[in-house]
Amino acid sequence: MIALVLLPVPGTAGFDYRVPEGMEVRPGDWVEVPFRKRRLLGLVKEVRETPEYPGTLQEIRRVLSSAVPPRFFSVFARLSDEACTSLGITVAHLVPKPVGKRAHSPQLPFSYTEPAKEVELTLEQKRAVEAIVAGMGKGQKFLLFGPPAAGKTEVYLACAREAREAGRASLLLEPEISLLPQLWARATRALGGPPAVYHGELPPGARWQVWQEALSGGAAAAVGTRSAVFLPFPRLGLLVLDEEGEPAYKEEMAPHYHARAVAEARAEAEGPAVVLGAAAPAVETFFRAEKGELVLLQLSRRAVGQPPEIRAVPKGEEVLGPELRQALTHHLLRGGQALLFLNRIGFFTGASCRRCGEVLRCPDCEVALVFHLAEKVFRCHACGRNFPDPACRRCGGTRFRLFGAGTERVEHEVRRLFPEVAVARLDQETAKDRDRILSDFAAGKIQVLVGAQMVGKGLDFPRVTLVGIVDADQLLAAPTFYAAERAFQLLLSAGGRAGRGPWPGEVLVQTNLPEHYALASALRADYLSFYATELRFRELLRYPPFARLVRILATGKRAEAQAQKIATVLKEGGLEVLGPARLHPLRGAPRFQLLVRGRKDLPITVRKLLPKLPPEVRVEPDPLWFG
DNA sequence: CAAATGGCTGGA
DNA sequence: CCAGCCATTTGC
Repeated sequence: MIALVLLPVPGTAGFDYRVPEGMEVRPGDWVEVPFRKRRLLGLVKEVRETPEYPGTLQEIRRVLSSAVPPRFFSVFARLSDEACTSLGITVAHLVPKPVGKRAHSPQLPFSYTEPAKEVELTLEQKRAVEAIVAGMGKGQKFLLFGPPAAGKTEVYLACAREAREAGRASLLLEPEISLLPQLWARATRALGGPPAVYHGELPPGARWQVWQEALSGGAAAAVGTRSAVFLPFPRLGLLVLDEEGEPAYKEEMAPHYHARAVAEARAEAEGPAVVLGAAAPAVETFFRAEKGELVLLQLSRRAVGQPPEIRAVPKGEEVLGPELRQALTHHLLRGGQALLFLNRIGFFTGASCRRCGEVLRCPDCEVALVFHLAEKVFRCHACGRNFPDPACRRCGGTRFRLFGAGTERVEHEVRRLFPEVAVARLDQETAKDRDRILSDFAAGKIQVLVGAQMVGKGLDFPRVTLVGIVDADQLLAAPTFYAAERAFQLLLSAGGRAGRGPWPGEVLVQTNLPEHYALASALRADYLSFYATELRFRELLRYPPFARLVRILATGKRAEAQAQKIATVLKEGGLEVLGPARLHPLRGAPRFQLLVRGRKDLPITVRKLLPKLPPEVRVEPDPLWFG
């Protein structure tokens, strides 16, 4: 017998190996094989009588464990095509590898608990549940569209309960790990037992164990982040993506899959109902719902609390302008808590030479250095290098005028203005203390929490009555066609953090562009008006969903020449190419990027025109960022 | 991916 | 003339 084995190697359809007499090998097994002078783990894709490879074959050394059901290969193959990544590399990244029998006690993964709140579903929620339950087993896809706090989670959980009654598993996804404890606690209560937990930061042992449990049908439900969309439940009834518009569902590294696309591929292969939930769906998703590719289920009102009052206030020179300061005073005096958002870390976000005016930049990356007060260093946010004592590269000056505000400065500013108030900051720098900071905030030990966008999602703190967006204009300046959509999403979800309890909430947005359609419709919490305008722009400019994009990034000494050559090949192949454009270098390595625009089959066309590429060229379908 | 191969440069 | 360097090819 011959086995076709997938190995983590680019540009191949797998390698043939002989199966020794008496060895049992089935598709979906991890096996150890000799490869050159090494031994590699590979995943068996097929077992057949005769080899396709004409040369002499090596033998499989041993079979480790079954890892995926054979039906998964169609999903992986589609993904590999779409992601422009070989099937072997694709499965190597997505399927966990067996690890030695490390005893991982099945301890509870989160200590988080939630007060019981028995809620009667509203009529709308009941209708949504009925529709979704009826779609289970048929691979039906739904968009559950409703404002923040409309009770979408209650719908997911009711559906998961129904799925369990029918003997089917449920998979509930959140865009970020920080949102899992809350969902896990609610699911534990709703399902009468803890669901499994799966995400990218699990240690290899735990990851393998959870995967195996799912594969063997031992677990009935799981919560997780995007990588959990692959959990191989034998009878999957429900697959939920909460906050489906969040970019965290898109994998930034190869293979560049989108959890939403994987969920839909699984719906077609295995029949679970797929529920995409959002207050601000991706424009592409809503467009597809309008076309009838998804069933639109609408929750029209907030089930908890009242919608907050949202106001635009001018953004002046001060970090916290007079309106925001006044609102902080007002809410803190009444015992409320406040969240302040700014999507930039550090203290001062720029520095220019006092003698010649030159902006201080990283010599290796050319990006402006950011001053961090706590460590008293300038830092390059592209490569992470620290500069404790920088000098101007033009005139050698060592005194700088510092400008711009990051989260650290906002925190400092709140302390200065309200010395008696407990303030904390949650951003990449303090992320290691995330659990402690959030539980202190929940317990009321912290009154003002300053955060980068990681605080903006899903979290439910009933005592938060004020949310401040420190600089909304910066969101609109992001280098992507999708800046307006992202700004709208962030403002809406930030707004959803205010007034979840019995006290009315207020949201203040510091901006000098209050009439911009993304901000104006966010101020009215009006997704449909935002969507209508945004869709017109997307059509005029031929951006998704009216076209597909592929981003090609070349790095290194030959980046420019390589990008030029690739552009020529693609143009000769009849594709529309934008660029190459020079990006700022990274750690001294030049970078050049080009964008390709085309129709639905674009990734496959690109892969055909560029069958083999060196590792210093990255191909990314459906990019969201262009920096 | 990592090792092997093949084509080219430069040296004392 | 061959070591050393690079880019390219190969593995089953």
